Amino acid sequence: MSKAPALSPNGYRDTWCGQVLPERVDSETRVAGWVNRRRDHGGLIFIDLRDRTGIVQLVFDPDTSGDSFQLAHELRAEDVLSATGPVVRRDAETVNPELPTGEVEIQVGAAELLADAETPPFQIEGYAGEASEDVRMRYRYLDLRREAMRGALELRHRVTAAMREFLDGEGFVDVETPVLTRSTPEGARDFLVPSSQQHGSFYALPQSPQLFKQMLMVSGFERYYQLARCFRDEATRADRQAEFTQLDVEMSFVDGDDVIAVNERLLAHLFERVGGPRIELPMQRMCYAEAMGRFGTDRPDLRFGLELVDLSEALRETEFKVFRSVLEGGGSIRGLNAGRREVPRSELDGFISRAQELGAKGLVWAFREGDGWRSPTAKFLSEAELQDLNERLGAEEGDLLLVVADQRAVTDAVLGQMRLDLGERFGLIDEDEHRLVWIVDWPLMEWNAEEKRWDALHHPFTAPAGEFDPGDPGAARAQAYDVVWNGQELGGGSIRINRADVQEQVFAALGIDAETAQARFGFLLEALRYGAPPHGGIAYGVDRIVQRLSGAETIRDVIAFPKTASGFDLLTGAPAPVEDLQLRDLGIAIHKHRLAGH
RNA sequence: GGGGGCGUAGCUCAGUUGGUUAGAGCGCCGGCCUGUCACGCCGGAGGUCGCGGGUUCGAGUCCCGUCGCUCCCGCCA
Repeated sequence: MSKAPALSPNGYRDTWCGQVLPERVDSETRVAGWVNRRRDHGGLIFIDLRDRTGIVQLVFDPDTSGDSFQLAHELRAEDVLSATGPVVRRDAETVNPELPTGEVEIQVGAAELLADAETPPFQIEGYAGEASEDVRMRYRYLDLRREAMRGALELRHRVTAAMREFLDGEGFVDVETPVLTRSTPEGARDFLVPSSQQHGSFYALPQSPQLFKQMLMVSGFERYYQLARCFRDEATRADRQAEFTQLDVEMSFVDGDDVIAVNERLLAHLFERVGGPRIELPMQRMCYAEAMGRFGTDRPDLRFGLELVDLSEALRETEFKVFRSVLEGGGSIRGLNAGRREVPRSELDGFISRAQELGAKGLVWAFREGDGWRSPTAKFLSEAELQDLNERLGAEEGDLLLVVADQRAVTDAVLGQMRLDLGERFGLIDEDEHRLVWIVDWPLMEWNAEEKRWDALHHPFTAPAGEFDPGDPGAARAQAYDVVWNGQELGGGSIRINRADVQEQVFAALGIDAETAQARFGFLLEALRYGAPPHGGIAYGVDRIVQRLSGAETIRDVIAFPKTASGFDLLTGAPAPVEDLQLRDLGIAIHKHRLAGH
């Protein structure tokens, strides 16, 4: 239950429903809100009146309620009502211990119907079960009347308020950056906005304020933040929306340790304010290579084991063709010990399907039995190899072992995800435990085998550690850091390149030629030539932080007006067709024959 | 773009092997009821089984297509 803000008396209420407590007994009190439920006994009518703070019971009695008794009889769910009367203590046997206001009730003398309501499509509060999500989204304004949703949005407010409170106190300045900006074809697909002034030209909605905040550092703001709305025209997920909110932070004259230090204090302050886990500072740090090696991911959930083990050495000489060809092709054989588990064959088949879904060609499963394995694969491996594998996996009798052979990127992706699946499946995660870790010492670039080029692991503006050697981009380390909470990335950032010549070298290494770099990022390169201080920062996914703090299953439950998986707003009907005239103003030709074909 | 699940009354759902008039709970409407708080009791209304096509004597049920919701993969620097 949220705490009600201070409220001076006004025309419709003296106090909030949730604040009608025993200390108000005998005082004439006016409340206002929505009819949550009516219990009409004929000669006595009870109304549960609900506002943002809670519920209070109103009693209508023909002897004391006058004309409003007939009104009470006609009230229906979600009607808007203001009611006045003395707060009275309930008889002991009629106290409702379920309700914070359950020791008292209002003996209504007068009531005013402020607005009547159509029958809602679903019950707002009660035991009827939750409506399905599309119905909730179609009537989101009603869904938001539910305490769960109100609580989530109030938590969200407290999160952003705590962020502002901390950053304001540290001398950060909140600066707004444009929403209509320039398309940069890297990364996610941009949402485009056609220009009516320049037919054929488009604004893009920002995927992040990255370049603007860097230019603010050139401007000398030194410490900037913004709760910035960002947009990516990509498919949504349970934890992803096309439109989302970032806490964007940037600082000048700092190194990576400085940024991490401020942000650790920011997180500690935030969690202290909103009831999150207590953080011990300084937080744990783990280098990228270790995270990938032990957990197969750059955002490890450290609350449980099941760590990945490299088995390639044990199988260097193997006769098993599948393994041998992977090793000869430069791949790895990696596995994990899931512990002693009773798992039916059907579920093992499910593990194989899951591994294939995640990109593996197959999955070897085995149970340690004696010195060897009980496994369809056991017959292909020598006794010595099985013993060696058991030893490396720390396998004890009956332990379930999973092994994947493939290129390292695949083994890590598959086993890293299956480790999480298994952790959940076998109940290995203590929900009360919280592990925060900085992932540091990232590679600057990784080789994209498909496109045959180097890609930036963070983004192309991330500063390399030390001198950048354009001849060996793969060796470069990045001054980058991600903060990970229980396996979820909360935020990520880096020290940025503040020299135009280095930025040009990095662009070149990423396959962006000088002409293209000039066309797309010329304004940044130019700004960097006018005295750019060393600077760096971070960006947090606000929606995900609130989701995790609230325990919501999806990010949609912490966004007031979210969109569906296919990008629809079921409430307003967006996106929607527009008038031909609007398109003509924008210089966009509509191809009706093509639309008709759909 | 690909794969899985779902779509039946306002809401949440059941619906057998394809077979008579498609059901339940809640909600809604009417009546009764002075201590309920998921009030109770009596009565009633309410259905394009998402949409289109097909198979069949007969389709909520089987097949094809399509739309929507959702989860996952790809994607998300």
